[in-house]
Amino acid sequence: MYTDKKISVAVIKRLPRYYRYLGDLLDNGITRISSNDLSKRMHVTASQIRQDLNKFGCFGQQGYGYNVELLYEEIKKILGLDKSYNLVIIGGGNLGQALANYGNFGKRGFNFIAIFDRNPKLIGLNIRGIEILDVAELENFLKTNHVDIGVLALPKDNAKQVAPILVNNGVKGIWNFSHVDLDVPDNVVVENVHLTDSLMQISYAINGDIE
Amino acid sequence: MYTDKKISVAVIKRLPRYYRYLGDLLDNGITRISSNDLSKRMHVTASQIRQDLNKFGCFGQQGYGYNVELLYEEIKKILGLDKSYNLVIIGGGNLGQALANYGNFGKRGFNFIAIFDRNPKLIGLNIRGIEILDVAELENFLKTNHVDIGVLALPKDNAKQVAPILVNNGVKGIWNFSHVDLDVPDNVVVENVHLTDSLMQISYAINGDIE
DNA sequence: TAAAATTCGTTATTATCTGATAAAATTAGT
DNA sequence: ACTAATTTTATCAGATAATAACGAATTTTA
Repeated sequence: MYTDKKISVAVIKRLPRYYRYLGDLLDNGITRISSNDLSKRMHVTASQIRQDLNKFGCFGQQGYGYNVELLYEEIKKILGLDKSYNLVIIGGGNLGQALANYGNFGKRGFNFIAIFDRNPKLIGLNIRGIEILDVAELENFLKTNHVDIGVLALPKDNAKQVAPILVNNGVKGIWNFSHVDLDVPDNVVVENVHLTDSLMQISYAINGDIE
Repeated sequence: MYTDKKISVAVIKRLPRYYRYLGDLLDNGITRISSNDLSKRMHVTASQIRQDLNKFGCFGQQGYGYNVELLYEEIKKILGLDKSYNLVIIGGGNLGQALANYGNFGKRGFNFIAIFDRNPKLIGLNIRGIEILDVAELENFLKTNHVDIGVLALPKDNAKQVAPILVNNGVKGIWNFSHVDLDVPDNVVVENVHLTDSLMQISYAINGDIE
């Protein structure tokens, strides 16, 4: 039986990967899978898979394994992917436009409904049917539209200014591409994507192997 | 005294953040800092800072703390940021172009020297002085140019095809934006940036707080 | 139908990571 | 020069996470 105790971040970070592999299995018409079989595909221990999944419920069956479709749907629910979300991008530069242009987020239920920038040359530009608006209108937009997640794709100083506006107007999640740590209340989630940091990890590893 | 034992990934992941904070201190003209002071700024424990840094050497001084500039330079060296790297981007779509356009990587020594795509409409396009080349030329390019890091910004099936070409031609690091796990030899580093995964973590957290 | 093989859920063990503390070294004030 | 305050280094204890082991339930096979 599973308990309701706190789930660690490490487990949560693994869920999307399980979800992806299960999706691939579904695509290949595989209807059942054992933790052992899955562990070989994913290069993790079977024990970890069983323990991770067991945190959320007893989805498997002894002697059988896991029903792929059932497990896929369960993880989808756990991750909140059975719902859809409205996102606004702040920063209409290269990255902001690239994110808006990438169609796969929409397929998963993450819908970009607006982009904001302060650069007059960008304002009015149309990205995938979404017009870039003046960032001065952001607060008003948040008050009149339901926005779940704010995407910060702008220089760090600006990101620090914009974050409170998002937080104070009901945004519950921030996807932060700016190279700065944001200080927000506990009930707001910040997910950092510090691209420079991950590049640095590569350079560390490259050199470490050589030495 | 510090030992040469294996450094854990958890520590490495924290280094870029230390580096960033030290850079900010330098910019503000702060020349010395204690682990205690830094811990308050970074919202981590002083103990962790000291232990992390101590893995690489004794950079601090009892009664004084750490010399900001010295520590900054040390971490720079540890991360391999005192060298520069040549990168090629495979995938000239929105993301590939956005990465190439973002100037800050170059400042850190990460130089994009080529972009490849198989789409004839993109080939020949000029991004920040770098022409998009036909991906068919990739292998030849790798043989005649020194490339440290390959950036995969293309659909997952294509990424799986391209990865071996990079590996077999001396590329030591792969920055993988494709939503797939790559199978490469141990001496090649893969750093995954699975954007969808991090979005899913936000949706999980948003819902968790509500329930 | 019954025995053998699977495979999960759970408990136990091991490993790792984090936080706290004592000892040593340095600085700063008097 | 001497003392008090500071702060690192090194060590140790506690917490957390990952792996392994095992009993119970189910399926498969003969």
